[in-house]
Amino acid sequence: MADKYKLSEGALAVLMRGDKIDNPIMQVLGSKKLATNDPDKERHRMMLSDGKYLFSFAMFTNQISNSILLGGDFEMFSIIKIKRSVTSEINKDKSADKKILVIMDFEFVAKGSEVGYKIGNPEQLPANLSKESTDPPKPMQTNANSTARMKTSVPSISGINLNNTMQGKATHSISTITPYQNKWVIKARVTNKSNIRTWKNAKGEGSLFSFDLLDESGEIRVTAFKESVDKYYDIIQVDKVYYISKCMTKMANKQYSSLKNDYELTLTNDSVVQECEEETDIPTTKYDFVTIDKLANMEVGTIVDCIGIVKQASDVQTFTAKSSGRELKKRELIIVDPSKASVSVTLWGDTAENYDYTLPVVVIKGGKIGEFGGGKNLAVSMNGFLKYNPDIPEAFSLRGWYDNGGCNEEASNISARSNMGGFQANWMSFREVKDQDLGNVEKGYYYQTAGTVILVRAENIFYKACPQENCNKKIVDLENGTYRCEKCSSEYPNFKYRLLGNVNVGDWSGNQWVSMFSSELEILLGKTAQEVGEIAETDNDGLMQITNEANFKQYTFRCRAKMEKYNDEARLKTVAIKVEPLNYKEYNSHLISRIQQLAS
DNA sequence: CCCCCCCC
Repeated sequence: MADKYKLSEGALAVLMRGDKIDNPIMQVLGSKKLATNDPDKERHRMMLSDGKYLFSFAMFTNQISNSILLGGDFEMFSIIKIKRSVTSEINKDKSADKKILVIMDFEFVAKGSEVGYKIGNPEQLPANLSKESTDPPKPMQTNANSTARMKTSVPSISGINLNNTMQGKATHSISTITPYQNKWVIKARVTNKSNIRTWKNAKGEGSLFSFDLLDESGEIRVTAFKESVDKYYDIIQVDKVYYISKCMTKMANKQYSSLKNDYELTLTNDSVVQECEEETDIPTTKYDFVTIDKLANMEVGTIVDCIGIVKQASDVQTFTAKSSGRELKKRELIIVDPSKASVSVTLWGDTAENYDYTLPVVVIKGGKIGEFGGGKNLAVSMNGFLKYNPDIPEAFSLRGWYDNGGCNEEASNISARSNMGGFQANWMSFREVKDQDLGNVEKGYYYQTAGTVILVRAENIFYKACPQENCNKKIVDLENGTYRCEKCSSEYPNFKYRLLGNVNVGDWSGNQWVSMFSSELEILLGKTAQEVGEIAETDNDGLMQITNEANFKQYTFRCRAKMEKYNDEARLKTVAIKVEPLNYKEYNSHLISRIQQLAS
């Protein structure tokens, strides 16, 4: 019975010395709720046992505390496997060298009620954590990866003179940075650097810039405010590697950053930044390139990396955004790649202004897929960046392809506006098309809307048409058993029924009379034109029944709207060129992006 | 402590 649960004897000593140990197993021997006024910040201090030692200052991070409280799982004698933890010094009172253990990730090995007793006879963990006095009798497994390098650096960090001896020193991985432990030095490459921005709001004003750091373990954003901007803006350069320490750590707002890290750093007066001038193994930006042809079938809003040759570049255009009144600057590139597809890339702001024509290979990191008029495009926005002729194999091979004939290959432009029938068109509403006078263009305006059939006008819903397959001209009944088609200049013994009618369709914005032909009315009525025609000729009640049954069903209506003159009066004529079942997934993603636009 | 990420 006593052997059923095996604790990692001596592991507490290893952890509290600042060293790493893989997934130690501990028993919880007590907990105490910490005083707080804020129920959201409720935390518990716990006593842990590794079977050999006891330690009374262990805590869970807020998120874990909350989930335990909500789940009601937490019990005395529980056995847990600690998957991720850090030690932290409580420095408020400099004389008290008190350390706590913050548990960031764990899993239950056994619940307290199943265990029901204290395992072993653990003693208080001694204050002196020298290796000899505390090491477990059996060798403990340590991490073999980069975190193992932290072993020597943790206890010695405070003694390092960052100004001249950082070279070659062991450093921490970005992935180990948390708000609970501030004594780290990271060595990381700058992959992206913003311009200096200024702000002014109710709380004050100031300037800031930010940059992104990368090492083999992960990435993190660093922001500098005000004085730090002057101090660091010129020092920080993209692609260079720096030793950085003593920053403030805070939660990252995922809304504004796509970096894979829960935290962000802020440079303070105490921060130390030193360029690493030696050769390093710190990785350079990783790209996950998507070929241009693939972009055509990817969802709007997806963030991708792309590499291509610039075939065309527009001048910078300046205009005022209708929605915000903000002055915007943009430039459009068209890039191609060996997938024989080209895409329009929109550069905004400074990226647009600073674009360099002379360099043909561009890499887009973190481009956002957009859509216009049925074609896809890429936008390089705040979180992404553009790079010219980067020193990566993909760039050389692309250049090779282009110079060896690729420049002459025809590429299909996935940004081409294709909002004709059968292709994806812009989502619009009847009301917006009217209010924005979108039909006032020569070719008509193509759009789609999710609509509900309100009324199918039954009068004159059919006509007798030329029986020729590709001729739908109304025939003239010669009343002698033959029918004449003026268009074909022929007479036939037969005819075919065709449908042509007006349907009142409602969408969220209002309703609209929409003209439809056979192919669309057949879908709405669930009958062929021939069936409808035959019923309509003999059985008016039957026709009414068919048209009534079409009501209140929902479809995607692809429409063409065009202003036309009727007796000197301008009227918006709307024709449905395609009716199909509403694709809820696609429509929802449109609605979500629309809500996001409204919310921002 | 910012947080605009857009246009036809």
